Amino acid sequence: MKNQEIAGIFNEIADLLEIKGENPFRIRAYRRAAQNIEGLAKDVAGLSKEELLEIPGIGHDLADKIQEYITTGKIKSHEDLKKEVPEGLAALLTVPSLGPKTAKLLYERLKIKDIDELEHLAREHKLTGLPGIKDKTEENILRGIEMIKRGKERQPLSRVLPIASDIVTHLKKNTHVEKINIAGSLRRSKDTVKDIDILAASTNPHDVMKAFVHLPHVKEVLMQGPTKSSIITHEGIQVDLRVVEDESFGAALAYFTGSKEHNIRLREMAVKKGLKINEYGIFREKDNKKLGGQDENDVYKILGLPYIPPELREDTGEVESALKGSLPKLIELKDIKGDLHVHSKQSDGSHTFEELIKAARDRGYEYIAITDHSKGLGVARGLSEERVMGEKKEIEAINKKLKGFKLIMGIEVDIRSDGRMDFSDEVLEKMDIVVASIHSGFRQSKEQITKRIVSAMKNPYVSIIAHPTGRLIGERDPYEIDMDYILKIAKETETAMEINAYPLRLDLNDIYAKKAKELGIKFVISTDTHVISQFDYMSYGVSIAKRGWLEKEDVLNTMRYDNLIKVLQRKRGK
DNA sequence: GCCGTTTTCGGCCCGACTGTTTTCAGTCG
Repeated sequence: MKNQEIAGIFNEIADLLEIKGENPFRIRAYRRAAQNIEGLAKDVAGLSKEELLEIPGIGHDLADKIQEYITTGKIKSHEDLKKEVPEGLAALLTVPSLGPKTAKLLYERLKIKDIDELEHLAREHKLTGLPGIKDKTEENILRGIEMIKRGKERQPLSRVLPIASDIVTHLKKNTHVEKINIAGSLRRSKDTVKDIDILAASTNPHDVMKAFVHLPHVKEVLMQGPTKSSIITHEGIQVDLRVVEDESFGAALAYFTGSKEHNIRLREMAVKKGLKINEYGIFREKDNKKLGGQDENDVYKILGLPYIPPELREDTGEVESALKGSLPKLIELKDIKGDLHVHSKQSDGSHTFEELIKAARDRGYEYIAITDHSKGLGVARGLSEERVMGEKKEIEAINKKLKGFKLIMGIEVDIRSDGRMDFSDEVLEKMDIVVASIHSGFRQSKEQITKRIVSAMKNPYVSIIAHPTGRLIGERDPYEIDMDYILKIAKETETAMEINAYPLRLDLNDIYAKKAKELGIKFVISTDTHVISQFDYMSYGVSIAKRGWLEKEDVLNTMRYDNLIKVLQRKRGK
């Protein structure tokens, strides 16, 4: 599947054009095309030109470029651009506060080609004196470089959300704050976020700003205006606060939640209908009459659209879906009836079955699956065949005493580095649920790892592939796999894909979840709980599922126990 | 570079804040 490669090239072209100071709309066209190709479930390599033209944001020119890449492995205009713009220059754009205009200036006047040179010259105060650059600009550039070096550009959702909630709690105590809400990518539940956006309604923005920049969380004030301020917390996370009047709160919430691309689509639609949308409301163009804006839904209603949930607002088809009236009815946390990936004290978990059962029942669950590690995972006290059978007997005995709750006997079987399962089929057959996953050989080739997962999916007893990319956000990159091929086999073999709700995992990610759903693949959302409090990670998994457009029907652990077991084991009959 | 319920050419979302200017360009979201 070439989609990712082509999307990457289009994004690179956009970067290069940006540095050249090209028409910004042309740049936007490349970025939009890249995003749409990346999210496409079908392989562009198999599409005719006519079919390519049906993809939003793809016209004749880009369709030709896609076909050029498929036949020749290159795009000539891209190769030419790369020769024109030195390698590394595009990296300058990653420095906050440094945009294409400045990057171009720095290259033309000082021959700066990468971030190292930039930092060196900024420290020597060699930038000062260029048109429009004085010591403040120099300071901002150095600060931007620092931020990149600390690697804090994107933080896991789970690390940022508690900080955001705490700031909101603090600001709520301010008597001038009438309403307050988290916005931005945090409200859209992206798996990682760059900063925290908060929106407040107040008739006295000045005092709210003052309170904000004096919060105990504040390490540094980046900017402070009458209605918008930015600070850096002690954790190194940027927080932007915007204040509007109550009558504009809904429009501002829509604007501040984004995504940028989604907002552009809405505003384009508005223009065509003779309307104008900004953060103050939705207006009639001819006489500037305000039609709405206090409630977020005003914006959608006046455009003739149903309300679009924040998790979908990425301009990846949600507007088209809304127009057709075919938006998904997204899964909710309350739809989850149990957790299918839980570790007990028997392997590397911390709790007994009884403790886990109580915690699960407290959360309203009807079942959980005990999926301890298999013998190959020595570090995690993986279970031998004998110990697994012992566990099974124990669980059977417990189930006899339980009413209205089921403990499901399962195993998280390790997929060995040669692709074999860590247990024989004779053992796996005795399990009610088999979750297979990779814990070793992360550095094998893409072909090898893909093959391992495929062989697990072809095993009739494997119901679920757990944390399918092995990533740990900010700590470990995903291993190389051909996910498009894996999804194809998952469909063929009726193997479910796990969305692992552990906050640093969150894989399958949203983009592949959406693709998998389009292919008709089923999912489970599981927490991989080792300690009871981790059951609460379920909400993160559900957020990712929402971003993947998943509905209750797509997720197996929304089913009642009896049906669930049948579906999990239907591979076995084949 | 895309796109069309007024358009196949001429538009393309909209505003806040900063730093450097002396009215605005650049950057960001």
